[in-house]
Amino acid sequence: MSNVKARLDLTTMQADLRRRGYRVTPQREAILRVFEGLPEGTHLSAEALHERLRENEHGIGLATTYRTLRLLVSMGFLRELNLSDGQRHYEMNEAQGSPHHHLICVACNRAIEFDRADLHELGRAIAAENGFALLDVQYKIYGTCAACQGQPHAQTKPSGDSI
Amino acid sequence: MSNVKARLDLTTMQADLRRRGYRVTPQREAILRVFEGLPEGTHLSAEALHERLRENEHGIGLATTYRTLRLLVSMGFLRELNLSDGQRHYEMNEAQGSPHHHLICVACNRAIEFDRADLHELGRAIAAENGFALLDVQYKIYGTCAACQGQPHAQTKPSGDSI
DNA sequence: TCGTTATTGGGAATGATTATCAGTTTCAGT
DNA sequence: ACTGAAACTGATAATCATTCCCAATAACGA
Repeated sequence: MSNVKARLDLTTMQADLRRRGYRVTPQREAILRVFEGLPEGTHLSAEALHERLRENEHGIGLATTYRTLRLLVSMGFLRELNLSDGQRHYEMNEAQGSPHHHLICVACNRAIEFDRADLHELGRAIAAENGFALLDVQYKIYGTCAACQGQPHAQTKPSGDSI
Repeated sequence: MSNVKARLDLTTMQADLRRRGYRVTPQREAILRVFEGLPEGTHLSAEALHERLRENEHGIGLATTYRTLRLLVSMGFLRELNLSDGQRHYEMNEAQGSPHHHLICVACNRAIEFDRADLHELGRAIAAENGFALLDVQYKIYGTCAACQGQPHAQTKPSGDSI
């Protein structure tokens, strides 16, 4: 319940994998290492990760890349983000802390990140109440940024007042 | 700022469309009418909507269905949900009230809905601070439900303690 | 060390969504 | 009401992310 942002380390994640009957393969390690080395707030698409793996070390198959991402998300090691461009992005899950959240412009697709520890606490509480093992909490605000509101055919606020 | 869940009515939405230079077509009206008639908490995929339109009235093209959904979301009339099955779902946006949020099991894909007006208020405030015209606020908690935690190879909590 | 069983990788397959474009319709301005 | 410019529609083709298939390989408990 500390407020520190702590990432799981590689050793812990390997142990977790084995504990659940999964195997620790060089591919899985390589992928985890890439995410460990990523600066905070950076996220990768499956394609981007695949590309990076090709450069840095072994060539890992695209199918394996997708499979592994899905596995690592289900383990709670990574979080999966849908930032309204049609592809999924992944980043380390700040398991012990509180992950950041997003304010997203639907016109230009730009995303502003912000922290709100209370949102994570709330999610933890609601998950517990419902007997869920928590994996991730995501809070997203969608709208049109100042720059995009001027465009022709751009989104401005609908006539309902208070939105 | 009332707490009432009020939907925009058809006339208002038509006026909004025209105001922004879009045209009011029978197809757009038909789609809005389908969503108006949907019970609260129900959401439709693009395919499902297309199917329903085929039955109820005119046959509307699939391309038009997709195009219109995108437009209506950008207008703030509909909200788009990604409930972690690979397709987008749509429902009326409770613009003046506070839309519901989701607790999602990543294993069985079941979603539990709940209301939290404060989450919507917070989103409104953050959007305003950043000069965004608000369209939607979504709060999602991902985890594994009680039933799915027992499965072989199922997700249990990772070794980090407090998650 | 060995055998069982999960995992990998390449390519084919899928499935949702978007692009194309000719024909049609809306609607602002007469 | 009429008309023309511009937006919209719909059928089909195309795209693109993701998953499936399956034979070959590798992890790891006994």
